[in-house]
Amino acid sequence: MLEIRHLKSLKAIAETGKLGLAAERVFLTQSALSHQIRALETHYAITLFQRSAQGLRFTPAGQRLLDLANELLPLIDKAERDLIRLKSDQSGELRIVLECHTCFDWLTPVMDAFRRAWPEVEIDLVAGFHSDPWHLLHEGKADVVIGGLPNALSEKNSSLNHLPLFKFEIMAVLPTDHILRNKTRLTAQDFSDETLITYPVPEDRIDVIKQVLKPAEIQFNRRTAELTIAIMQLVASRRGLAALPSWGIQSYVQHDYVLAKPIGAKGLWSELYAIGTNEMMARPYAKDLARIIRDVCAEKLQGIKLL
Amino acid sequence: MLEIRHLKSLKAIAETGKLGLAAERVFLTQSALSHQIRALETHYAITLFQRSAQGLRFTPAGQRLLDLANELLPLIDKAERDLIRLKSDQSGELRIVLECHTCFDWLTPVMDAFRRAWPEVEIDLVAGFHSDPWHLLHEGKADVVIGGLPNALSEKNSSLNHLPLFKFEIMAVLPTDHILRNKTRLTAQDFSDETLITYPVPEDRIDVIKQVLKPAEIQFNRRTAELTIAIMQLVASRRGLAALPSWGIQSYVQHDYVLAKPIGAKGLWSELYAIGTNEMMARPYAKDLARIIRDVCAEKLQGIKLL
DNA sequence: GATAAATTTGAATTAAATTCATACCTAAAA
DNA sequence: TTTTAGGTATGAATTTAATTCAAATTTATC
Repeated sequence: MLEIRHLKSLKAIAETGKLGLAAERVFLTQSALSHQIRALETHYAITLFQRSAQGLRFTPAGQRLLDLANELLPLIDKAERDLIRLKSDQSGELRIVLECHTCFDWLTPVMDAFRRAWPEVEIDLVAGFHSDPWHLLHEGKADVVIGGLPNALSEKNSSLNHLPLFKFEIMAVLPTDHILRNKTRLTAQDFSDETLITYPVPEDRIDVIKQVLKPAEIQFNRRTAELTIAIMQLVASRRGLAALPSWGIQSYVQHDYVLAKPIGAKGLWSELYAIGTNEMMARPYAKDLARIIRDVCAEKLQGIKLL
Repeated sequence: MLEIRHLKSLKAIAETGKLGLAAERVFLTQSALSHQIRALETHYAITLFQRSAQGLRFTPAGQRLLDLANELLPLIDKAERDLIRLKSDQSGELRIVLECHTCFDWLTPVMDAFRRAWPEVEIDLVAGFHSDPWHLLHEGKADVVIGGLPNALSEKNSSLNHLPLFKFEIMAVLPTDHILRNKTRLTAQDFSDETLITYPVPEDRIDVIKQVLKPAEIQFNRRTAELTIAIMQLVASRRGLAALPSWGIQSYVQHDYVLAKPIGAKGLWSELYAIGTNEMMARPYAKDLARIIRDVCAEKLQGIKLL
């Protein structure tokens, strides 16, 4: 009766807190998940969740099954990787380039998990800043870029392949006493004559400029800082605004150090992919890197949507 | 894709060595199991078994999934027991009487497993020999009898309930140099004027006498011994024949200490149940005792059939 | 009281697992 | 050899189970 699919659903519910979001994550409708967990509850004749308009809360029984899921699912992953390994000896190297600065936040746990899963693969970060990271793939200086899709990839002649990771919202960050502190969301105009604090990368690599400010022809100043914490300090001390991934600023917002607001009517969303040559992306361990990123980020980062 | 049901199937295949027998154990047809494992092999694109006319042999990949099964299934059992426990505090006692002498062989691991699963239940063996063990249930001196069904249980007015365990074959045991050593199977007549060596229990509790020798009105002598090893020694030194469960004598047969032959055309089969009052058998831990016996015996005893 | 954001429900649908009936394979016995 | 027994494989039909669809409900909030 209990199946692994149920355990995966439980994990997704735990990570999202909501049936609807969890359903997306396991590629089902919200209704299907509702039926699924109801069937479990009926089978064991015990309540697994407290339902409310805010989502689901695990009861002790639900928690017990969730514990089981957290115990079993990693073992299953490990076994499945071993099966791949049994098919042929898998070894190689994997040099990663990050397009986006903030991604360092979660890359460490990802690399730890990867090393555990593929001890025979040498995984490394390509150091330094690169204006065109995708180019490194063709030059043979890197194996995987983690970032958005390069324009070249849309062309058919490209020899690059990509695996979807997740999308996330880029939020405007402002000081707690900013004039606009009571607005629900910011528009392009709200940035007029403000100072935008960014990482030190070219304008065409900063989504809020490329997709919001440039199209609306907004005048603004710019100032850079290397580290997220430095950007936060500048914003908090009213030197300007920033636009950063929601998960990168979460802890600062929670402690009321700064405010975060969606940008534009639908919010500003950015997509992340693992990109590499066709040859590289066909390898099991490259596919698995994408999988590990999705898994780790789904667990650690709030508010992302898996692609 | 991989589901717990697959792991249960793998375990059954490992225990039986044959698809057909494994299928019975998981309540499927042989065809269903064949489809099931074929689907797994297709999914992982790897061979899990070497097929032959003797059954299935695990490949390294199959073995890896079997290892996973052996790792996961006990954890699942534990979680499911915890769910039962969460529904209401479960405690009590469970005094077991064995109808059959040989059952001591597997009762120790069963009781160990039970104590691990239900630490708050006091499980005990009722000592001594009892001519009518089922009577102890009504007297409140025992909670569960492990043995055959008493005649009284077929009557409707009985307040006893029973849970099926397994059936097993009772084999004739003879010295390696016995005249009949080349027969494939023994008949009632073959026991004529032989000495039958048994445990010291009444004739009507010995299946081979009750079901084979008495109906055929065979004349035979009888001699008793307390321990299986003693019976084996007597048989090996040509003092007589015995009739014992196939699993009880397996190691002696393997070492060519004695010979074992089926009795009668279809063999002599005996069924084992866990019997207790309705009230007792409704308790989760009593049901679970039956389950644990089935599990442990399915794993440890060759040639049994779960009921 | 309307609205929004959740979950639930039951019937209809779709997909998946299982069975049935038979074919196939292989080792051992006649 | 040929046959038989004991095993597995296969494909179509069937059954069962999971999933979706389209409301209905619930509950907090403005």
